Amino acid sequence: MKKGQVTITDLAKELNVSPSTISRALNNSPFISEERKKVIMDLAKKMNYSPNQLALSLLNKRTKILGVVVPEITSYYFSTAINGIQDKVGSSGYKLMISQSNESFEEEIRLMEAMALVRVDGFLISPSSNTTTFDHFEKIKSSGFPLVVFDRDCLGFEADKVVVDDYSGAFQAVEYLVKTGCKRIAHIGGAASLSTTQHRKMGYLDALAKNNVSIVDELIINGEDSSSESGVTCMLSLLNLEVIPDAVFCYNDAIAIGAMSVIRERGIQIPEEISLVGFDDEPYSSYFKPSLTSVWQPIYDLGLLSAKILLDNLMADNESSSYRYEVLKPELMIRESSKKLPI
Amino acid sequence: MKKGQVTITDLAKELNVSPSTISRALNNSPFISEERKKVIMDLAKKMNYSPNQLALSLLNKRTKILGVVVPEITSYYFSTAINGIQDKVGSSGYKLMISQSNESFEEEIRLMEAMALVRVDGFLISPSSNTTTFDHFEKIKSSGFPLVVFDRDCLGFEADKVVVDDYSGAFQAVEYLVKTGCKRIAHIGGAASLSTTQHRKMGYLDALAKNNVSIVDELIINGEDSSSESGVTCMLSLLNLEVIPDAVFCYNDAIAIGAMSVIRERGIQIPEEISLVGFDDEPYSSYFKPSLTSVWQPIYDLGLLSAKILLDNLMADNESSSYRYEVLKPELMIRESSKKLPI
DNA sequence: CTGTTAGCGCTTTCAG
DNA sequence: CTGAAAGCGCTAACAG
Repeated sequence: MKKGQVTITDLAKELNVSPSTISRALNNSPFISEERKKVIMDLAKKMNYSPNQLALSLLNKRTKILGVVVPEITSYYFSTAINGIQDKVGSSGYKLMISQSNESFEEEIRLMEAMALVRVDGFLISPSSNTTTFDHFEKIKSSGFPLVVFDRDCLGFEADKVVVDDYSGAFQAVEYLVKTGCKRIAHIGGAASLSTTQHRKMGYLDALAKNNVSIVDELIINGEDSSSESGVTCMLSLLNLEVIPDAVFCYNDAIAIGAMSVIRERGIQIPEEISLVGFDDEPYSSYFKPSLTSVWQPIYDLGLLSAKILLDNLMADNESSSYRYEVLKPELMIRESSKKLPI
Repeated sequence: MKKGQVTITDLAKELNVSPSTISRALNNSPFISEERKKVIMDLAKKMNYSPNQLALSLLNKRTKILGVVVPEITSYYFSTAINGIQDKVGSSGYKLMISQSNESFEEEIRLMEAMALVRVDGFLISPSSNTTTFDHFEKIKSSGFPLVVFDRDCLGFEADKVVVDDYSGAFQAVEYLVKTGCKRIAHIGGAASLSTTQHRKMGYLDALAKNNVSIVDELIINGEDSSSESGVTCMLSLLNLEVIPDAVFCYNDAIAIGAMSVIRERGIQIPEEISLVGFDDEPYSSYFKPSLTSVWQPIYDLGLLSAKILLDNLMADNESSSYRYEVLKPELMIRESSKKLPI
């Protein structure tokens, strides 16, 4: 920030009036003569005056900045959520301070503390996969910051939350696989601590159970993380089984893509021999060969709604008694990597 | 921001000392007795005091916030650059205010003005594809904000800049195609106004010229944008030519992926009948079938270096006379979608 | 209609 | 060593 910024007192001196008069003109208060207002406005423009938000924030105790913390920004998933957030807040004059925790619990704390110091007006948080205690959230909350948790749930922590119904998405996907005749359906999971990992696995298990397909332990693998590399590794071990699966439901598209490359290399046909289903419906997924069946998530809307709830809280500054818990519905996008339903 | 934040005066009242004493203790000034300091520090911790950065910023004329504007956040490319930026500034205590212009010139102006009001300490800008005049940059600069332009060059605007040598990347790629025996090499371009589009096309043209391959107008197509959809459309029209190309150099991977799907659908072999090369080397590109030959860009480093330059400017507050112009080198990643070099 | 005063939270002279 | 006072840029209450 440059020292030479024109201030309200500069204008005041220039015109030999008091700063308050300038202030009134600038905020077009009714208690000022039209001619004076005009003179002042003209001078302000001429001298390239712009109000110092810092001073205003100090006065109003409101920065109009929202703090956003996501695990990683370099993913289609979270960047799309941010997109939704930005589209929502943009029109209301709020700015975003965005940071990524890189899935680190300590970094998440550090970032949130830094944002609290800057006095952001509120927080939009998607917790890191290593966040299992929520003292830092509690602390932020009890300091009076409104806080909305999105995408990843925090069991045991009370707050406004917006999540996707992972369970339902997984259930749909796996039930579809069953209906298309698959009997040995494997699952490659994501990072163990994530609520999404758990919910998707639950959906998988319940879909099998409900459809009387036996649950086979060796067909369930938990990846290290949610990367394509993990997909490669896990798929390799699935293909080393005595009897290989006839379908694989993957935690996400990245894993599915890794798995697909391994399956293809072995000369195994998709979906004839193995059906493959991902999760997230990333933009490229439909361009793969075969195109990937995947569970689409309303992730843009997730961001939008989270931001809306935060803004609502900010407007209605009364402490609302209950928290909102919004669950958005995902949708199965059927493509070539899975078989067609029998007629 | 909650009203109830503990301030330095609260502490002062509590202990019946003056605010300045508290301030001195908190900043461990030498002019204060150890015992007092300890008492104050303890109370501060107990009352959960945290300094108000707003007040400090107002005083120091420094917010320790950097403004970042990118065309879109939902792309692997820019989010990786932001990644680099954040990794660089994180350790230095700077925070990032990030916004996307959505390739809109007006939005870019709006965002930068908003950030200027917040008094960010400096700007990191990658201009939108519709930004062809730079008055807003000049204005920001002349208001005293340091500014670094990255990834997309602005001809006619002087500032610190960090870009990738698109020309060289394109040249490498196309020369490689020539050397592997391709003779009818097509090019699908990106958004016309972008410096990167122009530079990549130049590289393409010069590589052809230098290697005595004739330049055929009908083989050069400018896409509407840089999406896979555009790749589909453009590739379709290339395949409608009397004589189809034996290679396609695409502006980016997204276009190449779209093109690939069309080529495959027609039953044309890649790379035997048509070689395909992209640009950006997105993470999925190596998982496509065939895996995509692409020009890798040091985009993370681009972010890192841009941030470094901005921070350098911020440290050395003297107006340095000359601007830095850094050009990073891309690298061709050869995969299955292009032929092997003859031995 | 306009100027004076006070104060947001903090640091930094300047006097003790 | 410590307190009082001034000021960062701005607004709002209070006198005119």
